[in-house]
Amino acid sequence: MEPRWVDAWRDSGVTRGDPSSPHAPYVIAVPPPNVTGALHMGHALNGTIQDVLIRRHRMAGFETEWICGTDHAGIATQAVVEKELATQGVRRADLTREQFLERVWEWKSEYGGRIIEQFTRLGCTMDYTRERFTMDDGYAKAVLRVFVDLYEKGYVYRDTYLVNWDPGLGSAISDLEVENREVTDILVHIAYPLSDGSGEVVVATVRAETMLGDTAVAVHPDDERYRDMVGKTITLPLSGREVPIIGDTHVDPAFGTGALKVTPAHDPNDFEIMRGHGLEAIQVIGEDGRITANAPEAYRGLTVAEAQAAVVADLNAAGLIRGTEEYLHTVPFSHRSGARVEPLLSLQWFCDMENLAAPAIDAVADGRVRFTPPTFGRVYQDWLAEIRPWCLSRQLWWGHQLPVYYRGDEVFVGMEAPEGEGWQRDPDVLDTWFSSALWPFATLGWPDRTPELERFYPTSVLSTAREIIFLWVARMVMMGLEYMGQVPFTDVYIHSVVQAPDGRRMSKSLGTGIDPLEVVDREGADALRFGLLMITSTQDVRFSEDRIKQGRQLVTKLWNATRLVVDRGGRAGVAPEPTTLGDRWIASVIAGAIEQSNHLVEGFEFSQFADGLYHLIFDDLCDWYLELLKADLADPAFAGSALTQVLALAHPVIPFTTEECWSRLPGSAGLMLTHEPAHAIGPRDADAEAAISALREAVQAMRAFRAEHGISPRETLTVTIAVDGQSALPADAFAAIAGVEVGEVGNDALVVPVSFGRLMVPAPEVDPAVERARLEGALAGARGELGRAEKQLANERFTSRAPDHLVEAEREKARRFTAEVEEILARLGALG
RNA sequence: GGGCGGUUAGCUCAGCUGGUAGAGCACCUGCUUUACACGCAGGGGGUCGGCGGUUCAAAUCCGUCACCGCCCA
Repeated sequence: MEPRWVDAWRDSGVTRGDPSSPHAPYVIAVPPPNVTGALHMGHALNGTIQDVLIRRHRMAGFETEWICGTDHAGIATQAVVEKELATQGVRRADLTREQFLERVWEWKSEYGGRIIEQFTRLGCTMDYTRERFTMDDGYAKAVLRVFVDLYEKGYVYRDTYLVNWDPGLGSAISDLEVENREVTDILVHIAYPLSDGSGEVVVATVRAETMLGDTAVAVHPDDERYRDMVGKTITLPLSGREVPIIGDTHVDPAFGTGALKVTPAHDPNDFEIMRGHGLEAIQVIGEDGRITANAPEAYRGLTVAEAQAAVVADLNAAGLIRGTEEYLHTVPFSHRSGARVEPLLSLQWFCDMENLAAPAIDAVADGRVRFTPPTFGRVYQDWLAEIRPWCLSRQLWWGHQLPVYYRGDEVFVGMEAPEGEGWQRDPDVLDTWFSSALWPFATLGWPDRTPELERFYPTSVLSTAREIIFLWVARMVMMGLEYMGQVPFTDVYIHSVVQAPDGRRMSKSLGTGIDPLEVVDREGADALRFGLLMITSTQDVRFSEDRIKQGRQLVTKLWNATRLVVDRGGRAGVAPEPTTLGDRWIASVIAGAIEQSNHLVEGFEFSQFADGLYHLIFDDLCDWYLELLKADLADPAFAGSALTQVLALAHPVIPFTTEECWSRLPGSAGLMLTHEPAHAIGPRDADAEAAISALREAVQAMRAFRAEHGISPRETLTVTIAVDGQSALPADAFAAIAGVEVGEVGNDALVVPVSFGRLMVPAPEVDPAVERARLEGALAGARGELGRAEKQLANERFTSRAPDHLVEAEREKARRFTAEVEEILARLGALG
């Protein structure tokens, strides 16, 4: 049944937002999934959340637009295509760039629509007619234009700087693509002889081979051991260069020997020291991961590992190794290739972020962008406050090639190639995140002032995962402010990370992943959607098959409820006034549920919203209202109307089921999707709620009584109702649902206490011993309650300081349990 | 090292501005009640991580300790 509704929704046309609509817009730009990706549980949760928001707003009359599409994912896509080529025995290097890109586009046209297609199976009503891809012509133009503009503003520049070089990939990567992991290495202590022959300085390092590029030795200026050496030089073993000993307060005297070898070209800290002291940097490791010509001839061309072994061996032979020890420290690894990152001095394009970051920090500080949960706003601000220049260039073929041209020493940056002969375009491409930063407006046609852009920017909500705050959220805000002058979205909702049931990360490599589409096949999309919403929280959550099962049961229950209402003659499209008690009550409950839902969804409290629907359907609608209907105590026409509202309220969460139920209700017209939102079909009614509450209590008390005495539910009992004051208990409903006759019973009747009085039931044949035990249990309970109430009331500070209504409630309770204790004592006395 | 979050029933988790603890699953008992056994009804089960403090009253606020996560360096 699901594909049928997917088609019906798409064909309805309402998933395409109309920029000329007079209605207020409500817009979500999906965080663009990686084009090589497959739908995982995080996507499924996020898709559900966004669809709930979109459907609710669409029903409420907003002009909704859910922008969808994919990200070209430079590194991942290039890797996928290279892997595919490898199976045909082709390497990328065998092809020209143009040939390779052709293959990538072929791949994209075949597989690139997969993940968006998968979202449809979840029921997501994205605007598939406006699907965008970050490499589309129009989008690419926007990307290059921003690059050129930032260059002209002086933010983008080319510089030789220490970057995170990924040797596995052969490209620079950004700080955010680096993962620091703990590794045990061997710390080698090396003696550097002073040039004047007056002694030696011992340095400790795990990267002995980098000593070939040392340009200083640094010590703490206050370190007694080395104070006299500052200003002297040492003669670097193996290469024979003379390098200075400098004092720098960044050196930790307690670490190692307290003397630090400085290799600015291959270590971030050393690079900073270089800038502070005007040292030079000597690059001894190249982009190919081999020792460069700047090193002594013996080592040139060796890999890093080979060079390390050779250097240690040679130092050892020279008697300069002073010791080794194991050393646990954190080391950068590439998130992309898994390779150990090589900090490398490299000529790259950078973007200075400070001027872009400041307004983005303000936007959150002054509330133009609101994070939910709010704690992530601080995470965002802290990161932006310490932002560093962004390395934009990547040494890849797939991506937005830099609009930069060189001729000798000349550099030209522009949308079009420069006039004249001999210009060479920079082969590098832009970091993929550079293009996704423009997503909220480049998808709408920017830089053209399209009607879509005018109408749908800024978007309303960005719903995404925590790990995306830096990658997307912050950059989208910066770019949105810079190019649109307005924040790209007013709300950022950070959803839970869905972990495996055992609390580990869901990951393919660990074998802990659960495929959402497999769950859809097995349990249905609605069950998955409901289950995911139920587990959602402000914390990370564990995937739970039980919650999915709960969703499936909800769906089945609603389906059966619909059958009952139809059988009883319920119809859609009629909305009578509620006249019976049951109708007045369910109308009141629905009105309350709608109010509550609005409040919860506005606060992004999805699990409570789902939980409320579950209880509305199971407890209120099915357990009580439909039972009243079956007992002819509610109006079937009204039941149709009530069911319609429940379907409308639940539709955003379980769209397939609600469409199906709605379509089976006689008199229904159109799709639930295009339905008006759930609305009250009667007023809040305190009297009706009190009456049904009394009914529930009395019925439950009688059921418990039957269970206790082993009396079958089919055996009709005669019950006398004795109430305090005026009773809210509807006797007819009580009789029908509890299976009793209301009448007079004899003096030896048993008493079933309820909060508003007593129910008296003829004593069944009982074993006196069993009855005594039962009564003693009840007595202990009642005395316990009474004791607690009396203790509270005896506390003068409580009676004088607590709010009056609480004190009064306590008095009422004391009265009630006093009476109950007396009843039970009398009963025990009668038992003898 | 800095920051954030968690510790509540056997399990997974809710409990917003303080007023005698809830859900789902699991468990026990009874039901082929003509919408539903993917169901109905009844029931057992927690001194809310430890210690201190504020308050008439603390799972809830404050402090502190322990353990477990995550992020940043």
